[in-house]
Amino acid sequence: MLGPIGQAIEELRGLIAAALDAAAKDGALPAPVGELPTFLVEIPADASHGDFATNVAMATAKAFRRSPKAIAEALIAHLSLDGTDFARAEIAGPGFLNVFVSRQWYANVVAQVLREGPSFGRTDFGRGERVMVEFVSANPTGPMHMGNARGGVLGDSLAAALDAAGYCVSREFYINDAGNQIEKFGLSLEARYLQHYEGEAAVAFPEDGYHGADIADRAQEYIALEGDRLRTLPSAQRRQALIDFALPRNIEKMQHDLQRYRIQFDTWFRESTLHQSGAVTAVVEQLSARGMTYEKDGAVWYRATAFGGDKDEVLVRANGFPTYFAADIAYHVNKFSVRGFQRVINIWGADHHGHVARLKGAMEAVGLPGGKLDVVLMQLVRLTRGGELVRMSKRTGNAVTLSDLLDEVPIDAARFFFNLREPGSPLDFDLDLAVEQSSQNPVYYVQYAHARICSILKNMAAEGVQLRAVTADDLSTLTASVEDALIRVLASFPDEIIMAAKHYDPARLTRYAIELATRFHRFYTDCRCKVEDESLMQARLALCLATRQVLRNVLALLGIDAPETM
RNA sequence: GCGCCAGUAGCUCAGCUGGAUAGAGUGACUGGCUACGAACCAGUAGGUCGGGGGUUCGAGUCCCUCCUGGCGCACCA
Repeated sequence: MLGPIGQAIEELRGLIAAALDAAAKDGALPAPVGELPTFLVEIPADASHGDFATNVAMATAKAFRRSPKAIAEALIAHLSLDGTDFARAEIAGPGFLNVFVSRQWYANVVAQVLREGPSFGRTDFGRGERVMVEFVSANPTGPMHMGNARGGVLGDSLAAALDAAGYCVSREFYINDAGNQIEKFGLSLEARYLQHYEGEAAVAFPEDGYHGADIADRAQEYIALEGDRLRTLPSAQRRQALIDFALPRNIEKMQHDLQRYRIQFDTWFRESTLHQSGAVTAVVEQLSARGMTYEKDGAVWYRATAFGGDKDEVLVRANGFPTYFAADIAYHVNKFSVRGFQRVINIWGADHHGHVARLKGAMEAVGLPGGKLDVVLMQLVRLTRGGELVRMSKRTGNAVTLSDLLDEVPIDAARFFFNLREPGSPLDFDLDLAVEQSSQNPVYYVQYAHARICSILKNMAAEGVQLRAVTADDLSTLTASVEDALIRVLASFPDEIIMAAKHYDPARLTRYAIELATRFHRFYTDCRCKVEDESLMQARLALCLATRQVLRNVLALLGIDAPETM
């Protein structure tokens, strides 16, 4: 099951293949030299070039040893469009075959949208394949930053697109609650705690510790509740007590902020469980058993170079503690083998790209399909205000947090802006524009289209116009070019979702929403709904309803509101 | 040095497995409300697609090379 566009393309491919056979049978085309090359059916940029176009004549010119034009003529003579929604075909340009759909096709699209409602756009493209999208996975030692904000929307919208495209999707947050950074977290908390009692000068702050104000805040919270009872304890116990206090609060804060950001994870997976269950040790042993490791300088090394890496990697340090990499292998083994995901998608910052090949290679090394692990690398975010780069929050003097951002910018705008660019492009986030409630702001442009439709329908109802079920005859009165253009955009929604899922690029859906709004605004300008012709009026109201439905569907995928009034 | 990503209009970016005259938004200029919401629409202007080779009916798209920018090459995560 594909969308109307995808279906039409498939059908047309079949019709053209049949025409090739028919032309070959009666000798209109010679036997091809060698295998016949594949051809494309696509949507021309220019609507005057038809609704669909194919390069079949050009692609096969060499094999048939005929001119593209001669081949196109032979094909058009053998192309049977009877009983289809295609009206006619013509030859154009260097040998393109341009195909035009019938009025019926356009009417069918509107009817299909109204019939399917909220589920219009959903397909079974993914065939229920179980996919995990792991994203955000922010370090729990501190607040989330702009990279997490972008990754959050990216992952959430990608997961939504995959779900709509027929995958069985699970959203996951990986909590790095083990290892070195937690050690540093403890040392930093401890320093702030002791500094409170002994003065900043008396207690050295660890050089590579976390300098953020949030660490001092947590220490103060602890002091307010529990006082100085940790002062006399051994350092290790003191650090553990502070970690046990602060970590859950940090995680809770992240969950709260993400919920506010309209992101709901199915699973919050703790790294520490992999260490406690022995899964990390087990995966190192498994690699060793396969001869993929060796010992050097007291550490256990993995032969990454045997799997495409440029150097070998340490799995277990000389001090006996496993590395992050070892835990990550165990984590991904868990995703595939323990929980049975058929495909795993990770959203990472581009600065982690060096880790991608290593991890894929490691999957192969343990006998899992590295090709089923996909990493979407996301470029960084630059905040600007008044044309100037914003590096630090004025309030805290630290990097701007997600929480700060959501205090300042509407959620709709934040989600829209962070999902406007494909992951691989750096993203400039203009704080002024995001806050601005004006025509400059594209999120309002889209929402305005929705509110406008609601307003039209309300006015018509107030004037006593009864919406009735439209017939194919009613819908065939929609003949204006702006109406056709709008319907074509409606029709492409399911295929747009598939593309977003296939290319891991949900920003396509944001741009789709803008395109749909544009087509609607043009339709609105050129075509009035309130007209004498009752059939035309009903058809245009049906088109409004269909547009509103698709706006709602796409905004729902993006996690953005569709307001009735603004 | 090696590797990954990027370079398209003044600015921010699209351009699907190579397709027809390279598109939007924004900024600039001009026009459109006694008509369902002007948070809208229409028009004008703006380009050596980083440079140079190559592949072919056809290259922004593929290959080679050079230039520029970002990032990575820890017993950190």
